[in-house]
Amino acid sequence: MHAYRTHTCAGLSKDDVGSTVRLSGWVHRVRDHGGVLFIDLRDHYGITQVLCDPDSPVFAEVEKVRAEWCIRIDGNVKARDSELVNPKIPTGEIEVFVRDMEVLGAAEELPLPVFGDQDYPEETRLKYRFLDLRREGLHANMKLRSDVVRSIRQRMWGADFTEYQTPIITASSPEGARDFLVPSRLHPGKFYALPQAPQQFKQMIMVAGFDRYFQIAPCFRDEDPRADRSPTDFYQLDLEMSFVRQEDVFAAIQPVVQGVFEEFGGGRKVDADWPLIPYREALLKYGSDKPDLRNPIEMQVVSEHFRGSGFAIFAKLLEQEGTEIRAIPAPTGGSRKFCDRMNSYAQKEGLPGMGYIFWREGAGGMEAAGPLAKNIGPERTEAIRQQLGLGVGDAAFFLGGKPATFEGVAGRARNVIGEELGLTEKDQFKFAWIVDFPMYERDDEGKVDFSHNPFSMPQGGLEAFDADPEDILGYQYDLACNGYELISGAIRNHKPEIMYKAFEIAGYGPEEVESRFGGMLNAFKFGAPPHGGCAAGIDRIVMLLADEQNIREVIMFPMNQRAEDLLLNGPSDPTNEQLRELGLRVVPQD
RNA sequence: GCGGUUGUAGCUCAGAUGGUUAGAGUACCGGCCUGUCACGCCGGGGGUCGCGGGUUCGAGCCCCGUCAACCGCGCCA
Repeated sequence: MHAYRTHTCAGLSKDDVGSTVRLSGWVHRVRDHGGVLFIDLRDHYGITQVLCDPDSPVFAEVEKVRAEWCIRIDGNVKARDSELVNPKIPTGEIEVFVRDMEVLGAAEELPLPVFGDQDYPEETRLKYRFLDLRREGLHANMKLRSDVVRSIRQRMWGADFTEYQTPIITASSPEGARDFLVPSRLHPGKFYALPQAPQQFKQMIMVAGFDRYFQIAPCFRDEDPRADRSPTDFYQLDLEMSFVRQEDVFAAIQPVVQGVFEEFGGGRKVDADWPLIPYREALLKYGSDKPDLRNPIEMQVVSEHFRGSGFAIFAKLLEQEGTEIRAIPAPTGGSRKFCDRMNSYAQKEGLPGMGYIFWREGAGGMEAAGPLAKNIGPERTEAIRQQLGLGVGDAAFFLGGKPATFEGVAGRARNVIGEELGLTEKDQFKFAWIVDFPMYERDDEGKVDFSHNPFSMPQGGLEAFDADPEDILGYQYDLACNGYELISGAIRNHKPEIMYKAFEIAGYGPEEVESRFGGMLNAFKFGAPPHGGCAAGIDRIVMLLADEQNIREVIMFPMNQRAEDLLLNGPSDPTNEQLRELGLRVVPQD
């Protein structure tokens, strides 16, 4: 007989009744009735009820086991009487009478119960991740993740992509985020970097003639985390294709992503229509470049209704250059209570407030309420109502100023409004390609810099650079799904002369371009093919499929909010010996 | 770096307006129980109320500071 098991804890059925079996697993739950004692024995595959009474030679030992002990039992498979069948578990028709038991690993009092589905603090969960991972939800998420990755690989192979590995210890490739640096022992004072993405390597793979590359690649970025953003590292489905235009990349990746969502979406609707939305339109209508399209609300510009109106705040604002007033329509949101709540939401988010109008049934028919309506008068109010297509019981919120100052809050308010009013549809995935990203943006001092990574091909080729930098668009695109950015990609700039020009506009001279991107630039001088691709966030895909709000729920061993590994205690102090070898000295912080 | 929320038993939480010895569930320990599947019943141990200072006759509760965790902003595909 095998040392540990003849079956898994999901492996026994009525067909096995009468046989002698061996099971190993964890004590999920003990029910001790004195004369008879039940244990739910759990392993990766399932749960089997085993039982013991004084007829068993090991009854006294079995009475001592506690939750989460790891044990091995030998016993006889018995059928349960019909009234004792447990329909909640697949093995509920049988049970195993214990004849022998071995404690493989006892457990101390648990800092984190495995049984049950109660929530526990992150800190405890991360410190005892191995226990948390035994729990049903996390355990299932990890299995889902593995299945998703396998499915992605199969779909990519099926589409004639081939997987290649690229280096992890490599050179710094400034793409916007902060690098993780790795000191070099052989070159004291110099540093490697962990790749923020395999960006330059995959472009070289195209120059090398491999045509359709992909990789499930770890990416490293030293930036602060968010609920949907892991600090330190995360995984991407990275892909690149030669001789393609934007639509070819879309056509290649859509079946993969859509297929994965259909396969693992658990019956939730997966939208097959992926519209293309220009970046500026997305910001205008949704206040975000990763809009949640399950939410039907679309914002509109309503500046004209406020120009010269009795609402002095907006009327004055509009006299300044580059300002406008935008409305967030809120169908069914027409109550003072709701409007006030949203107004204080905007204040909490750092805006002076959010004006509103709502329409209700009055004595003489429909009437508009709210301070704004009074200030601008009935005609303008009615014109706004008609433009927004609203009626009795509806509301609209108004934000003004330079769009950049309120767009983000407007977008978040749109989310909250859609959620609170129940307008955002559940149980479905809605996708959209956000296209035509600007190549450059100006900071507060007016300095021009790349708004995304600098590898995208500007639309219009060299002539495009005659325009104002902020008006130059790139063949750069994102896939938004339910308010998350799932994919980011571009048609790359493979022409050295355009690269020099593109960098020049952002203030980088030829020497700097050559020193920072010399490797790739050099490759482009030897017959570079036009190419493009994208990268899909594996963690976020799994997060959406698992219906989780936090990315840590789909990562086996995540860091905490401060990028600390509570399980193995990273980061840690180096030894003096290590520092000496590397030629480093640590400068104490304050 | 900034803002919000939270911090009480191993774990999850309750502790109006400041008032005697800080409670419950669960876990743990002991006892009872032969059909449970969140088994049940009886008993027990377990607390620097995050930490420091202050106000007060008296602080888990009020004030100041500080630390930590999470969420968001900045940052970041």
